[in-house]
Amino acid sequence: MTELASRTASKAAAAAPEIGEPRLLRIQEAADEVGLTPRAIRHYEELGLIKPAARSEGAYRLYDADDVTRLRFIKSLRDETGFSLAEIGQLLEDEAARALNRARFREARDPEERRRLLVDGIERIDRQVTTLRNKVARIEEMVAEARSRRAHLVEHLAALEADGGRAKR
Amino acid sequence: MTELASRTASKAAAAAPEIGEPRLLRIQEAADEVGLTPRAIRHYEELGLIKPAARSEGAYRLYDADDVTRLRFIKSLRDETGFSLAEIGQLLEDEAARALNRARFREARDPEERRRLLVDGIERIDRQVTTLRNKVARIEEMVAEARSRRAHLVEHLAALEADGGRAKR
DNA sequence: CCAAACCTTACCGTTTACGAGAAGGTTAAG
DNA sequence: CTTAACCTTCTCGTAAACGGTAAGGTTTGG
Repeated sequence: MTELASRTASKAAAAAPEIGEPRLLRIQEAADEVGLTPRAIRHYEELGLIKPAARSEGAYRLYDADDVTRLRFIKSLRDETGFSLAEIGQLLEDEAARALNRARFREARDPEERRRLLVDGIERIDRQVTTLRNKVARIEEMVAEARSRRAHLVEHLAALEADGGRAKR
Repeated sequence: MTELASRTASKAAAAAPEIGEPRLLRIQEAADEVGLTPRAIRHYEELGLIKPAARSEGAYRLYDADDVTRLRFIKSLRDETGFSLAEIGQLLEDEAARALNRARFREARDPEERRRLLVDGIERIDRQVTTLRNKVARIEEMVAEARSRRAHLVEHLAALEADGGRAKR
């Protein structure tokens, strides 16, 4: 289900807890949520991979749902793909641009403009998919190689068993 | 350094260049061959990932075709999968055992013994494949996620174009 | 209002995966 | 037999990706 609900206005208004204002998480809560450490999250911030939606009065980092999604994305890329954080940053640039596009989209009145934004978003996602698929393809190559070695053994095995265990070589 | 007797016996006769004796490469040559640096190769040796088939009189490392294959495998795993060298070591343990199996297989006369060795080899390859496939599966999950986001946008786009560019929302 | 529980920045430490010499031995060509 | 071009082991350095801890501010339940 892809219900990235449109959010109320901008997300930087920190203070007054309005009705239905989604909870902002502090760093430890966000970390627990996605399975990272606060230190790692700060590190990603230093590298420019993420920035908290807000800061409290006393400068505590406060993360919203989008941030958590982003953090999860970063963790997935880090854990599963083996991309460096720098490469992840590249992938995330497209992500950031998409976020910007969403905001513009909501304000765009001109259908042509909206179309442009949608197409741009699709293209960015396509680039992400292509990057991931390339990685998959290369790993699949290795799998194929392994399977051919396996086939070779299976062949030997079949020959052996066809003999009913009575051959010498 | 005296542990690879079985290996050494078959391929480490360094001196007399017999007929058809395949060339042994020194470290820089091997490195060029697979796209690594000598330093990296030595590093892999320190970690126990590879060991040269032989050493020259003056202790130069000498690599044979199998070594080169192994190095290529290491490089692939490192570059494409993002596995740590430690994890690669695990995958390679199965590889090493397979090499040993091959040697034993050639000497085994008992069909039952040969069958056992073949089955063992197949199981090891299967484990490698499983490891790789798991990684692929996780990356595919990310692809699927991206595609669902994409589908969402395409949907919007379709709605927009169905309007003939005349709607507001 | 106070203390425990969080958080901040800052900086040093660690692991991984090598890169870059230094000091000296080995090979292959001439 | 030289000597340039490799190679050896050793040690130190480095970049990436955090971990840990110090010194000090912030939040919040009681």
